[in-house]
Amino acid sequence: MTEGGAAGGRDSAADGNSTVTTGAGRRPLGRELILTEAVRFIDQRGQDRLTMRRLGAELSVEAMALYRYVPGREQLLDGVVEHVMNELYETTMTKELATSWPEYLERMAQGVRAVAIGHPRVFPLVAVRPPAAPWLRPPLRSLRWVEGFLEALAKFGFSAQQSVLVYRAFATFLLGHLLLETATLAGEAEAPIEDDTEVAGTDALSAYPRLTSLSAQLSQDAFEDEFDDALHDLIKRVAHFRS
Amino acid sequence: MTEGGAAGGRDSAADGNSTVTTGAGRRPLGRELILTEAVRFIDQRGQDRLTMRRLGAELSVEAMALYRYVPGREQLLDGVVEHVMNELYETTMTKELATSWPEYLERMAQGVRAVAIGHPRVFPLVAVRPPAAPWLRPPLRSLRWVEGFLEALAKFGFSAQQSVLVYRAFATFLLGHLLLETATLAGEAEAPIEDDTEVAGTDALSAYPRLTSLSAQLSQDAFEDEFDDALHDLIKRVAHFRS
DNA sequence: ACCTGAACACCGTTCAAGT
DNA sequence: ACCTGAACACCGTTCAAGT
Repeated sequence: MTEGGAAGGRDSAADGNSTVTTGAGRRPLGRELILTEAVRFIDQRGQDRLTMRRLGAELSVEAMALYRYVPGREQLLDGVVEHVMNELYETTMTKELATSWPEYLERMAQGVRAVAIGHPRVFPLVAVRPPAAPWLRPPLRSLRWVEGFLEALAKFGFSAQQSVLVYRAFATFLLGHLLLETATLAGEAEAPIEDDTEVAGTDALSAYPRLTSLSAQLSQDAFEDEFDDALHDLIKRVAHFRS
Repeated sequence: MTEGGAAGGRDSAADGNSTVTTGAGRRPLGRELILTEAVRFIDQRGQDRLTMRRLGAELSVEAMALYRYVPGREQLLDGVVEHVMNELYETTMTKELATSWPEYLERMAQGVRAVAIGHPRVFPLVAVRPPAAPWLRPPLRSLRWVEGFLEALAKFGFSAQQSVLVYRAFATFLLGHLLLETATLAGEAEAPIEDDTEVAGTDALSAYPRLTSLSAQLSQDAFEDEFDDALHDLIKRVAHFRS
């Protein structure tokens, strides 16, 4: 239960949420602070351990205090998703503009991947929480972001229909690749391998000769290469859409 | 709280766990029965509403009775995943054998899709629960099944390395497509649209002109066509692996 | 052998009350 | 204005006790 210790940190009050520590070592509560802490909590300990009571404790506050800023646990999780995906908006969209659509698509795909890898235990939430509208496709689930995406494609000469196809294809692509990659990353974080659970080490595989002989190749991950290869194939497919 | 009513069912006492219905109209508890009921429960009411106590009630038993057959809630959910994916094994693998690898891959992909669509609210569990081994990739997460998959590909002349690539590419493909499709299906099941939640109807879109003008095309789903198209492209890509 | 009652430690959430 | 205490209805899980 270590807390902060000597506070006294001095941060430039440039943007909104930089409201220095109070004397008691507790920053002024607020939606932003709560979401930031929730993301950190999930990054470290996983979603299922995130509890209103524990999150409150992390902020030196009773759980009930959180309800002034967040309607409930479900909306908290939605907020976490939104909060994390905002990194993408700041990163990808703020940079200097891409000069071709393949470059644009490449960059945004890599941007989403960077966010996912940065928060492997949050990404399943991004993937699985019901989006604000039924036609939004995780992980590309922010209205603002999708609007920007369609705008960019239009600028590069895509028709409306084509843009929708590209949006869908990219969402599907990113979801599949990144959910698998982040699952592996999140798994590595713990796995202090237990005893009688079915961990399926090389021992339990005896009944499956091919798995046994391939376990080496199956184990070595190549997510980055797979992602890059599949991404380039997808971009080729998109080029095909345009004809 | 309706129960069974007049029981009197007569079942052949062929295998081990068939200890005939008690007079009270309650089938003999057991892992199989519990899992079947759990799947049905999730299909109807969703995973978050599944509770040991409620599942017990559904089986006319106190929650504690379940612990004799299932170690706990987590393992129950793993059991549900396994149980559902077994449908695939029975369906796809039991049929007459495919005569070419493209046919085989096509069939198995369609088989997985059929299972996913049959249990849209279970599929997220299939996608997201940590698999038995870290190199298993949901939704293709059964050791037995993957062994069969590799065996089939070997039969069609794929090398070990190639087979691993195909396994990974298919898992990624299926995960992305089917998670998005089942999310939509599961969403349709409820959505008795609420009032002040962010449902993002055509109204809330006013700030996003492109989304507004495309809402029609975005809303009409084309999951089947997308799936089939992408599947065939994937099969082409696989053909490329073989060179 | 199989199920239940009672109990424990924990949840999310509400609301009157404190400061 | 902002937080807390106490309370409510619910969890998962354990274990001694019933039949």
